[in-house]
Amino acid sequence: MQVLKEEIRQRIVAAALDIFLEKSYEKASMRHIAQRVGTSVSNIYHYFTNKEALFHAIVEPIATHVQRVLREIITHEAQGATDLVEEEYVTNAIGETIKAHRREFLLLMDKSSGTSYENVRSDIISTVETHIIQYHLKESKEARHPRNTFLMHFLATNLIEALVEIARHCTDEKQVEHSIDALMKYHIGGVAHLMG
Amino acid sequence: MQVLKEEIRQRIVAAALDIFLEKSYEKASMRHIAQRVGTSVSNIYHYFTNKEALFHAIVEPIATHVQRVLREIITHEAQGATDLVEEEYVTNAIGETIKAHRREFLLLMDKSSGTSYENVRSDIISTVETHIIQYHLKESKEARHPRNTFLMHFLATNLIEALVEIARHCTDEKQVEHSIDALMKYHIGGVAHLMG
Amino acid sequence: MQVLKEEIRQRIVAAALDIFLEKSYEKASMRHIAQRVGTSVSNIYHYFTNKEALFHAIVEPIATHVQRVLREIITHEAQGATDLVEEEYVTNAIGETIKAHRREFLLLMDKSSGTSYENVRSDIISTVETHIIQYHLKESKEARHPRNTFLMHFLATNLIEALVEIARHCTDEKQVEHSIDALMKYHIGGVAHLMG
Amino acid sequence: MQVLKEEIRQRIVAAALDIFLEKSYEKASMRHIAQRVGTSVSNIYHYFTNKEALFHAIVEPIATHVQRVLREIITHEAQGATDLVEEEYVTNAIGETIKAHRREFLLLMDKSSGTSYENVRSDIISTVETHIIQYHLKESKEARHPRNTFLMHFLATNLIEALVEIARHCTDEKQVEHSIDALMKYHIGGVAHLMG
DNA sequence: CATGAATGAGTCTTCATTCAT
DNA sequence: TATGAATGAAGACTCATTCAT
Repeated sequence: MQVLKEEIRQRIVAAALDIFLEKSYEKASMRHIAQRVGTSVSNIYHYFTNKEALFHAIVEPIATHVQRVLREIITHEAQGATDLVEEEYVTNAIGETIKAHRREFLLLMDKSSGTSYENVRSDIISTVETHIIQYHLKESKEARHPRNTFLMHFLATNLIEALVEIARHCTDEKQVEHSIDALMKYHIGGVAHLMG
Repeated sequence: MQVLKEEIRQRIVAAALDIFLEKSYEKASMRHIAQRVGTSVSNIYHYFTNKEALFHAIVEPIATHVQRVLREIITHEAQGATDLVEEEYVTNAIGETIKAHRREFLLLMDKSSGTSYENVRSDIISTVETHIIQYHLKESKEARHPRNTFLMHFLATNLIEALVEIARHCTDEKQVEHSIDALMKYHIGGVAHLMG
Repeated sequence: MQVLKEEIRQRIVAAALDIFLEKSYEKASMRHIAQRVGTSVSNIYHYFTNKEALFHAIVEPIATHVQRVLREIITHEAQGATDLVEEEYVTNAIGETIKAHRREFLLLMDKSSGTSYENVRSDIISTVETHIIQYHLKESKEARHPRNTFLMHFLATNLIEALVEIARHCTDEKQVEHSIDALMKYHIGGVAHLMG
Repeated sequence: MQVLKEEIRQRIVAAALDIFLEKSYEKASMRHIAQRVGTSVSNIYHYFTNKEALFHAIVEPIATHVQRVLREIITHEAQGATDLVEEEYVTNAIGETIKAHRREFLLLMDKSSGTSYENVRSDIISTVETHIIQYHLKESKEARHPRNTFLMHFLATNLIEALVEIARHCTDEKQVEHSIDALMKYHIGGVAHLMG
């Protein structure tokens, strides 16, 4: 009945991904995950030291990637490359991640409350927000107005949540690409109409 | 120290609203709520049969209102009055709710997981989505294309999540109004650019 | 079936004292304690936030008292009152504690590993050790010799462990007094023969 | 990399001795021991049927030796050779054991709770106690007094715990010898002063 | 000989809920 | 009306031990 270590590990990871997505990190129980795998709870602890370690194993690669993209944005900004191209750059970079690891990305962005990753989404939003401000401050007097501070936050949130929504529902790559394109069109047109 | 039954009830409701918002329904504990009120847990059960009943008491009026708005939309549609005005109508109706019961609305839309209201948000999105499809199918060939089915869902989601975000952050009525206006401008401009 | 709060609390404390003494803090389980009381584990958590809090409730008064005695020793020393009288003073002070709270003292000194009190015994020994050194350094050249450093530690340990042993076995006050007297005689005679 | 069976066994024993001493029998985990050896837990079970069997393997020789010494004491007593020389004999016999197997002795006497050896210490104390009574009953009226029954127990305890303390702290043979000498002087002087 | 796989009982703790006063 | 007492199920996690390879 001996099974190869790696195979079981993969099965645990797969089951955990399923259940974390269904229930979110905190509401998912180790017991539930174990049942899905068809093993005992303690056996999971044979492979992962922690519930959090198990989560980490699933989400870490994507988180690292996303964080790298964030760092790159900041670098670009420091280099003065702050225009609409930038916005596309960010969105597309995340788009790549979604295409490659849709479910893990979704887990990271939407079901990670209670883990060390729980702030990743708002960090990303902040970064994008800062970027949008930087960009529009150059062009629009309106944007500088204090009553519009929130608008920037709101635009950034909208953009990121739209990406999460895309990750939630677009199961094939074509659809992801098409949706991101549409999102960008929508966003650009929206901003133009709003700021113009 | 004799307190009117109704007053206590109100205080429980108020405390529960606070804590449900802070922690979400499932993570909020009855003990915590009782402490905030300054009463015993069992006394809360004197006023509300359930944790869920307590949640219900807070959220029901707004849920009913929102659901009525939804039903009205469907009615309007059946009557053929489906154009952009409609979209404004929905958004403004919800805007009114936000202005009047911002926190309750937020609770209903964003922290109700684990309760019987947990699907309200996606129900609303679906309704708005259907509406958008109906509306644009009349005008745009592009919209009819099957690859754009998801776009409608995505536009609806964006609209609703933006409203939730407004409810989350706009603490005074002026700000709510201003933000909803901006949202509508952004949305209309976006749709125009996207569909045009 | 309603029982007065204080009575149950006392019964929990009593049972916990029993079982902590039988098994030591770490080996005692809440389940075991609950069984002894004849209640559920969760009911104990109604009265005490923690296993450690339960332990604390039992041991805190004695620990405070013992620690006060320790502080007094240090004060006396600073005042130059370092002679045999001092040693008697310490021992007797602890003797009083033993007479008043024999089992709690024993718990504190011998079964507290795993709690915040686990160093109390060695702290006391260190204090007494320092005192013994201070005292004998005045009189004996032999005591100053480096190879005897350990002897001072060993004498202090002996003294304190003897007190613990007394606490373990002497069930009535007379016996405690008589035993402490004997201990002091034994100790004084021993030190005289050793150092002389 | 083929290692002789016996060598591995020795390494397991050595690691277990380390860890049992650090944490005591019950708090030490097989996992921890295996890590120290650099092998798997199940491999330890290849060499030792039990956690207890492993403990046994470490402690048995010393326990046997100590128990033999105890039996000899009883024999001597039966032969009427009960005087102070006897006391020295016992102490020195144990002293030899300490010098030869300090850590094993310490494990047996101080960290064996939870094993079949957990009563060895108190057995030894009882034996020594009986011996002391026998010896002093011959000489001192005072000793015969019932209120002094406990004193004998207490003297025996002191003697043995002092030896354990010596085992705990004296890392080289010279120090052991010197400390045991001091202990005997202290003890003899103490008894003289107490009984005289 | 060696080891990864697997388990079941046990640890502390939290929580919604019911009951008797 | 109000509240302390009480509970059972569930949570994460640890550990000694067995089994098959």
